[in-house]
Amino acid sequence: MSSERRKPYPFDQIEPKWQKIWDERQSFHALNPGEESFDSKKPKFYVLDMFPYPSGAGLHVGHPEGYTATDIIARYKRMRGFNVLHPMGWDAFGLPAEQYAIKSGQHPAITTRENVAKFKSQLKRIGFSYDWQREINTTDPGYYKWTQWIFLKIYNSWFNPKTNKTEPISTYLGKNPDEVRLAYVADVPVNWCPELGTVLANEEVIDGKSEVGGFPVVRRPMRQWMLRITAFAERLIDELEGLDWPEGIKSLQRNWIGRSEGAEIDFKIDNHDAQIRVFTTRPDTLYGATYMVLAPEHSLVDRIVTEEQWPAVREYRERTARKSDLERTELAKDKTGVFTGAYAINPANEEKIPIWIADYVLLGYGTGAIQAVPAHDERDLEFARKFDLPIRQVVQPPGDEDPTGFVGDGIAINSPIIDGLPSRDAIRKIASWLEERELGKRAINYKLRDWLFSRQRYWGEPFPIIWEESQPNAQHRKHNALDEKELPVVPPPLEDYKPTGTGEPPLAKAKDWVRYSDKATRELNVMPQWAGSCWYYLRFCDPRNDKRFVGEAAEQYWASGDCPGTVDLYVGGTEHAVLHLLYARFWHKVLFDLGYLSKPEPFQRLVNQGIILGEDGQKMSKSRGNIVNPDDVIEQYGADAFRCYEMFMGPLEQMKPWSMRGVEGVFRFLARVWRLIMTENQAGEWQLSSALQDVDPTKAQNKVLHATIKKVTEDIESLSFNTAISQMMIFVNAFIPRSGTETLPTSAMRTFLILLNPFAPHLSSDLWATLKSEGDITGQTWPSYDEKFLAEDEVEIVIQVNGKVRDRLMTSISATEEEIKAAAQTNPKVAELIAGKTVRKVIIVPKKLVNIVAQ
RNA sequence: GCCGAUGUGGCGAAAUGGCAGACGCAACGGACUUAAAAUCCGUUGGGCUUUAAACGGCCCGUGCCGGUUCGAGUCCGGCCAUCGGCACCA
Repeated sequence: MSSERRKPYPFDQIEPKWQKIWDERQSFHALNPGEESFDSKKPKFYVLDMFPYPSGAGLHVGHPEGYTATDIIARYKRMRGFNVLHPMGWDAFGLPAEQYAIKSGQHPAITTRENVAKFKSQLKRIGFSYDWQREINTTDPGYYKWTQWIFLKIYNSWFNPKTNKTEPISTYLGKNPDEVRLAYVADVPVNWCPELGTVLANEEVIDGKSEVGGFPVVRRPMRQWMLRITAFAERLIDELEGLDWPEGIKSLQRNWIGRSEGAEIDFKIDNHDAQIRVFTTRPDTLYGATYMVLAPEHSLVDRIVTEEQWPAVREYRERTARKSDLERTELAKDKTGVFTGAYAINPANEEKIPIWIADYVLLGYGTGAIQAVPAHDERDLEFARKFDLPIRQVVQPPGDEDPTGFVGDGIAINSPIIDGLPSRDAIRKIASWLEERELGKRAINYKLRDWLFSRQRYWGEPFPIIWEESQPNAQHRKHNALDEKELPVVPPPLEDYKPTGTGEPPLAKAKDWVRYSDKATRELNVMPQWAGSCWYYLRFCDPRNDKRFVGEAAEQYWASGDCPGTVDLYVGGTEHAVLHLLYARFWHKVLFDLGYLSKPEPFQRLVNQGIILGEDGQKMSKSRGNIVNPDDVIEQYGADAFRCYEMFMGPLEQMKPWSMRGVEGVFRFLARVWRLIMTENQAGEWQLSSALQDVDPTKAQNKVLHATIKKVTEDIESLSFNTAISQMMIFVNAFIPRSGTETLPTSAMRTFLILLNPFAPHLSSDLWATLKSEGDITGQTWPSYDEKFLAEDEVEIVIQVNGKVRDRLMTSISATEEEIKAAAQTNPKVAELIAGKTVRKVIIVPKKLVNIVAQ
């Protein structure tokens, strides 16, 4: 008949069968407060995956790594009596669908629908226990209506520094609320990517290239929507404290936000009534400031440059403006700059110091101006040496180090006000001195920039904003928010999705749509891809609510518990460390401050799964031809083997290479589980093994069983899935009958199947049913172990002499230290080794070892 | 340069300061088979040594150097390497 090898166990039949049953019974649907048979006494557990962008390529093996981990937790927690929220959805706005639309003319909504269908069927084939009734899609008007609604909340809010909180814009008493809105329009130099025809956020630019596609990015001033995330810088750092996140991710965020403490100091400009404010972390080096530098784009430059210096300054500014970010960093080694002809007065000693412009000073950081202290700053030193500017030491290093170029803490010198003080004290004293004279003040600065929130693309959420035309000057038109009743703002149909290339958004082509009324037109930009993922975890709590972005009772229930975060466990890749994870925290805090949420943070515990490499140990890529397709693996070994292998490979968070041989090993383990319970009869049909009996487990069997319950339980709790599987392998190896007369206690097998269920749900469900067990395995209670079965009568004790293992000894569990000591010393090998020596000390570790120290 | 992670057999890995290498892969040997596959059993860190053979015995071994300790893969100090992030941030 068929030449195809018979499968060691019929996963190809049982897997689709159980997937269908779970679907029909809606086995994994989580109930919300208010729903019939909702049990308010059950504690909740919210376990979430980073939802995928449904690309045309389908799932790769990296996706199911995290998804399997969370699925194991979800199934385990259900068996432990939790009401588990374990949802899945689609982050479907974004560039690839739009790029495809440009090429094919097919509407992105169609591509998205097809890709979602593919992803969904692939996920179902792996047997994940998602509550599919809660499926969401960021491109669904019923979803992005609320993304737009949240934008309106942000637009209509401001950050009150007095309360350190977001407040409705109505509480702002200043003249122009547009100056403080959390969403505002600004004409700023932005990252413009000509290839993609759009601007990008700082976070989306890597080494001067776009994160998507790797195209060059240039600086260009444009009028754009910004979100005032910088107002939250302090809270975004401080509130990381209460979160259970990997230290690496926390420090990545702290680093990105980049808090530094120092002072702002005002320098008068000679012969002008203007002054230059600088930010420095080392006000104690003020006496060492021998020149100043302004960023080339600094607004004061126009006012202070002397006539003879103008040509050089103009030429330098033009050259800098043309440089892309990439060029600016690549040329970083070589300092460039031009003298403005103007001088500033050092407030500490009234000295006249020259003012330069140079591109190593960035407009975007601090005040865009610095006091240059070449003796104690590497960059200033390099610049001073190149342009022959004076270098004055003001910090004495503690050792005999060269003071020139010393950037650490030492003792202040050549600084009358603070001479002799250690740097830290000197900083404090000079800061007070400046404050008393109103020459400066203590200040904190952040690297974090406001979030550039608009994109010149088609496939994104339109802004719920219109522009009034009453103003004659287009530059001064006024923006207004639409009323929430007008949401969702649906993008217009377009024939041509191509970016215009000029920076004008493609939505401009839809003339009818753009025209909002006789007096107003619509905002043409769309939101960036991150918008939808900033709050999707909230929508999962109540995904079909059309009155509110999330119902109050639902939000309160799924956010309950006494930690600061809403989601209990969040698993995904590190690539979102500073993008999604920072943006989502920001939005969450805005909504929290406004009273819509019960917790200040979105994600309590974060775990990053490691990257899966190809069999060759290299990153998987098309060009290397080392991509593993999950569909192929499932076809050959089944979903359970696929799941178990992904977990058995090694620790979840570690990077690790794929191995088809490894999959086979895990597959063999599952086949052994099957054959433990099933045997093949003469006709080649599977039937219940006759070894299974309703008998009590033997002492040895009970010991292995309870050790397995203990280990698997503890390992799931600590996400050590690889060692949990090892222990289940040990269980199977111990229970395989070695002779025809051995029996298998059915009760022990049932318990084992429950332990296996989160890992291999199909196989365990099927064998559970075959054993004619009561109910569905997914509804069972997680077993607990009994210490009494783990206890032994006798233990092996290791005998060491001077720390080296020399022999082993069986002792009764109740043996006293004296007995053990005596037994060890009379041991013939020990006696031989310590002959002629003095026993100095005997260390006894109960039930483990005895160490005899002899000399 | 700064921050973070990692370094253990041929490979993936395991080990509350207490027998390094559990579990799996690969390899080798064997059983079953006409044969192969599948399955099952056994061996498997390196070196030296006893012996007819076997059992056994000894030494070395967790990136490198040092320290703490009766005892270190694990703790401390200093290096090296790899990976990831940030990087003219004043």
